[in-house]
Amino acid sequence: MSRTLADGSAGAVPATSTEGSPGPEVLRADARRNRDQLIAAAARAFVEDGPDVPMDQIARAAGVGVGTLYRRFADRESLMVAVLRHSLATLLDDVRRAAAEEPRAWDALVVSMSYSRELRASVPIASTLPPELAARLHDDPVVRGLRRELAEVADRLVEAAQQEGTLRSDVGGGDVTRLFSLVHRGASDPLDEAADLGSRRALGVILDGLRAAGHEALPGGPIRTRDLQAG
Amino acid sequence: MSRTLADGSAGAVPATSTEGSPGPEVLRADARRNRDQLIAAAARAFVEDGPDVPMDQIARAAGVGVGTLYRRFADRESLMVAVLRHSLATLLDDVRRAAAEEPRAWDALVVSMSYSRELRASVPIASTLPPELAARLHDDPVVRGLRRELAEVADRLVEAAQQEGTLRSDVGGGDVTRLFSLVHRGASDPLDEAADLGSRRALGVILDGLRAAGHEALPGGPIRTRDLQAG
Amino acid sequence: MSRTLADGSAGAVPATSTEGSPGPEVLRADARRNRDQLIAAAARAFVEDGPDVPMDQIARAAGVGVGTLYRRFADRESLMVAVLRHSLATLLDDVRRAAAEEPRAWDALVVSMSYSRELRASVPIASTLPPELAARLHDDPVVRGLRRELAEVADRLVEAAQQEGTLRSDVGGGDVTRLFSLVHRGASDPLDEAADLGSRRALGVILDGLRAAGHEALPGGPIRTRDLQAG
Amino acid sequence: MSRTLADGSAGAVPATSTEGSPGPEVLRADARRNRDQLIAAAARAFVEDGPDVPMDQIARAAGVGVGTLYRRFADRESLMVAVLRHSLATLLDDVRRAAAEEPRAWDALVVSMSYSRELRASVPIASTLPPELAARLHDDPVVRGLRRELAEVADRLVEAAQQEGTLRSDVGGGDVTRLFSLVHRGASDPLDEAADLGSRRALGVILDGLRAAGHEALPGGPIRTRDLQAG
DNA sequence: GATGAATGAGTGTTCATTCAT
DNA sequence: AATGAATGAACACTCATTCAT
Repeated sequence: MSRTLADGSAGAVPATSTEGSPGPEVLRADARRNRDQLIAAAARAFVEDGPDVPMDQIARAAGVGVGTLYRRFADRESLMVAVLRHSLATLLDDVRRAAAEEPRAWDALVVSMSYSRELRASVPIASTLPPELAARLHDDPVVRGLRRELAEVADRLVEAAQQEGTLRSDVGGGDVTRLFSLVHRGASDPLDEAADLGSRRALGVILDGLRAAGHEALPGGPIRTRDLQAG
Repeated sequence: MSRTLADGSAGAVPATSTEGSPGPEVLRADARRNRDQLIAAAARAFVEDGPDVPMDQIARAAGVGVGTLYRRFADRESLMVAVLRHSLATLLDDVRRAAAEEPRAWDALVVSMSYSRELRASVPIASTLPPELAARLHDDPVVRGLRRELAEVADRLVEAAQQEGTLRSDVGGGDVTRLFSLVHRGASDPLDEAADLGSRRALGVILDGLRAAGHEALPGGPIRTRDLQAG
Repeated sequence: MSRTLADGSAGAVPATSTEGSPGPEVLRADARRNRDQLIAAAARAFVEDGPDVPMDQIARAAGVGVGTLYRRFADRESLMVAVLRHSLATLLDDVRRAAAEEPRAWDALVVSMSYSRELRASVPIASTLPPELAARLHDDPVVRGLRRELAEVADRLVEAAQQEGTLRSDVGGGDVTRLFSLVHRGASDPLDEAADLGSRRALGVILDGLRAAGHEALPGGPIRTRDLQAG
Repeated sequence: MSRTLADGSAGAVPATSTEGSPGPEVLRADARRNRDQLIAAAARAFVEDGPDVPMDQIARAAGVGVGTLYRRFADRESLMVAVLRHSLATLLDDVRRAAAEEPRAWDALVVSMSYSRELRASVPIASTLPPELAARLHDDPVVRGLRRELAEVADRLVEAAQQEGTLRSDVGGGDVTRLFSLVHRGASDPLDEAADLGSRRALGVILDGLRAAGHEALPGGPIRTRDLQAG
């Protein structure tokens, strides 16, 4: 992950603003550390144990007491928002970096989708939530802002890729973003070789569907049904 | 949904076997009705309110008391298993029907993926669950059996489609199944016109990625980023 | 047990009066059988599983449905009363028989205490009950009547034994009855050799404490502490 | 009761070990107080309202919320074990004290049996329980240890009393312990004058049965049957 | 500030009792 | 009359959140 929890390089999202607290804009070093550990622990916990992990467990995983957790985040939902903000900010950074570094827009799109595999730890949160809660998280102003920025970058990349003739011309940034998020949700444990190959092949098919022309070779060979653990 | 809750047309899964009870194979008419309503209500509730919907709420939605729910299903997990079994059995029926009715294997695949949109009400359950629980559901013998059957049908369709030259030859049933389930998870409310169009376009891209050759036109026009509500 | 569940030889307690129902004084044969089986099953269940055994379980053990149980006994408490009445009536019969058959009053007392070992299956109910409930059972008119009768027999036996010079003269029927019930409560599974020997030895000590003079040999030898399973 | 809830004078049973928690051996003062009050309240409640008293009621009686009860004791059974441990430890202390203070072993036995009347509040728990549960409590390692220690002291007292010629020679520690526990179970409310006299007289008879020779006068006069409330 | 103990509302689950079949 | 399905009140237990230390 190319963005540390502490930095706020996606300028629009100064970390302290995520609290909405009017307090000092800069946390003491140890407080900052606590906060970061909490977000990281929460991200892991939400994915591994579902959105209902006991708050105590998150706190313990972060090496602090519940009290400290609650000092930082008013309640579970606030914590979720913080995790989501952080995930999106990281994703935005990664996509921007790809856009800046890759000479061809198509490659930037591919790299973004691939990078994003590393985000699976936190992005999926949104898709395992009861709709009402999901909507509330989605409505958080910072989250809205990040999505907008992400969308703009995506639109730019899509246009550029279409102009360079690598991306089919009948799709928009919205289409790409949607497929993008599908890939995220389906991402599997990268340590599980077989599952990961499956993910990469699925991504390959989708990219082929997006290309201006022709298919490319998929990694590995056809996956027989019996190779599947889960569907 | 082409399968009624009461019928067991996916022969291998007589409905009463789902209880594992050695009792009379036939429930009293009213008991049967209650059972079906409970499964239907649970499917809806799990999707709309998440896997933790109060059992009371499910019971009320089914028009019975909690006690009745618990008489039928030992606990929340048993209820989830029943819902999952029912979803998979319905899906299996639909795919088989498509295979039987469509002259071309490719069309059967497409129809299956499209039909399946209607299953979004229950299939997604599995993907919103804490991994440990998901694994437990997955291990249910009937669920295992249904997955195996589903896989066999998929393999057959894939081979047939490849022989008729419509499906790219470097994918297997496992690849198709995976994409299949991605599409499911991403499915959105079919009543939400915009979201539904998005889903169909995403499916279109994926199908294009799977075709032996060339792309086809996607429904509607490119989706601009600002057309998106959710990603 | 010398009294069948069906007979009412302790004349004062016509079986049908135990219901207090004004209905026909004689139950149909099968109804009678059901009733007896229920009382027997309940007695066993209360002892083996405590006073809170599910009513369903009692009914099943008696080979009938819960509905039938409730047709016979208005509620759990009524069933308990019925069991208690039956136990006391049986006990009364046994004591009377002993009084009639044994030439010496002392022997009648001893025999009564010993016979009573067989009652352990039902008498202990009263001692495992929350005081308030125990008091309610105790207040049942039939139970009161049986206790009174039992007391009278005990008083008679005590006086007779004192006159024949076998029982110490400074105790009354009440004292004997109390020790009597202590012995009951302590009674252990007669199939457990060791435990049963312990019970008989304890009874022996108590009898020695009651004798007009001297001790008698206890069965078996001294029980070392390590021979004990339970205290 | 001569043992405070907080002290651990029966050295082998440091109070904090009863939790089996590896945490700090010393509870915060208020936590300790809560714990003691909970055990005391539970002991009372189990006796007065049976083994099924609502946990809420116990908590309220102890002046804490249910949550606190459950923080201290994992479940009802753990609480029962704690009460049992405490009762046995207190009893052991009392017996040891009697052994140390009374010059004659016989008197130590008598005093132990009498002291123990005050334990009626908790010892009876074991005898009002469904066998399976009783067995589980009995198997608790600390409970086992306490019983063993108690047995050793009893054996020593019995031998000593036999050597001083006060206790009949054909009984062992096991016999005495059994009678002991009978007396416990039969103990009645010491505030109920009549019932208490009955208890003391019953104890007198049993002691007479245990004496090496002769009877002694019982307290009060013969109890007529009509003096009895309960048997 | 940090901690973790206390609280009590919220839910799963059981079971006594009723009642349609 | 017998059965067992349905009901819902009652209780165990968990955990978010608060607050004394």
